[in-house]
Amino acid sequence: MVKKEEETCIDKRQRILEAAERSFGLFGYKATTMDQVAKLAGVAKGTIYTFFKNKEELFNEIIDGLITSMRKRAEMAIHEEDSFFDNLHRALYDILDFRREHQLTLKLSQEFREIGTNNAKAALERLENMIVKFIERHLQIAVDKGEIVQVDPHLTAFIMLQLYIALIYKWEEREQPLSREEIAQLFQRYLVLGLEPRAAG
Amino acid sequence: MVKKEEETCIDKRQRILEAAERSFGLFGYKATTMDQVAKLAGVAKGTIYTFFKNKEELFNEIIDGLITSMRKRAEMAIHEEDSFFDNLHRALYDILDFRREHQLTLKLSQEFREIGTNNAKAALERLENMIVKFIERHLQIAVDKGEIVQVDPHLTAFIMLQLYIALIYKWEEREQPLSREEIAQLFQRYLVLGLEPRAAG
DNA sequence: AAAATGACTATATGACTAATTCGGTCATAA
DNA sequence: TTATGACCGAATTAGTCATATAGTCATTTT
Repeated sequence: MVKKEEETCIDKRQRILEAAERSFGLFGYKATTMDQVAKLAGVAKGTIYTFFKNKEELFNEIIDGLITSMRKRAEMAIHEEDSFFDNLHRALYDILDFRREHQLTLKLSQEFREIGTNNAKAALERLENMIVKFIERHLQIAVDKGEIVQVDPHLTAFIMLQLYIALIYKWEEREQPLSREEIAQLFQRYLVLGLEPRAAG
Repeated sequence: MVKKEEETCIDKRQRILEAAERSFGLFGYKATTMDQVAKLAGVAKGTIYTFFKNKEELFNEIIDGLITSMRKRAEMAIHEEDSFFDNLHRALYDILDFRREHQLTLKLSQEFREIGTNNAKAALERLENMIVKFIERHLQIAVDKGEIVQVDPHLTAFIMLQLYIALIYKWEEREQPLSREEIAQLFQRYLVLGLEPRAAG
């Protein structure tokens, strides 16, 4: 009996989260109403407030989940036996490509661009921070292993993310999109080998 | 007599351009009124329309001038005797640093960010295009000379500009700004030498 | 008794309208 | 011939007010 009630309770919380995620993804942060979420989740509005302090915390919990799942996704792209650069390319491309088609993330980008919603901005920044931290961690490992030269991990991670964002998102605003392989080659060309000719061999 | 009239005429045109540039710089494109420009230039509003077809063309001519002067500025940073990378760093840093403190450019960035004015966006894009073209030209020369490896000049120019924008503008949104020398070293480290260790010597 | 509900409230939003401002014109003045 | 500024329709803004929204809480349901 107690168990059944708990399950119902957790299930309800989950249904609210799912309804909210769908609604935030469809309409953005601002245009999502608590009435809407309640209706979608099949609960009364007041019920939402027994699980979440307010709209903002409901939203933040959804972003927490998104960040966690994206980090997992990125970590899964790391294969012990591969080189740092192969791993990093796979992880970065995966995560950014996923992001490109992820409804909630897309909607939040649009919302921030068009009406500057602060909560949307903050969520996107948290996502970016997670990615930078992720790169940073793996950079540090690679530096320690001597796979790459000594660099500031934080700054370098920031640069790498900017480079990927430029190659994946910015470039295709005006030109033909680059394929996964092309981006890997460019990453290799620019950041790994450098533009100055190397001695042969 | 004829000469005097011509001079007055050219001077008037110039005064209008200067007044407009000041006003666009102070208030942005949208908030600048033709009445305001006329008053600042000390002419009647109708007079502006004897020199410029409309507000948009007046604005575009100012941007033409800005682009030309920035290109000149960049070209002046190129010294025949220096290496490609020294030259490019000097030119890019100069032009972006100038841009950072240039009232009109700043105002247009702000205006586009805050209210999305299309003319402001277009002007900033023209500026960016000029910079990419500039880098592209000098990249091609460096490739021909064998100073750097064979790369697609357009894509590489785009990447270089993005890298500089990230290092100069984006980085300092959240961290301590980087000095001119630091940026030169980073440019060298990331793009010139690459992160993969090179054989000593 | 505990959990869920939805009517309720204070505030925020945005639709609507009136008034103003603006870009551009043109008859008139210099 | 060139310059002017009053003028015009279109666009923008300010002000108002009805509606919608986030969050609460007395009541109902389980």
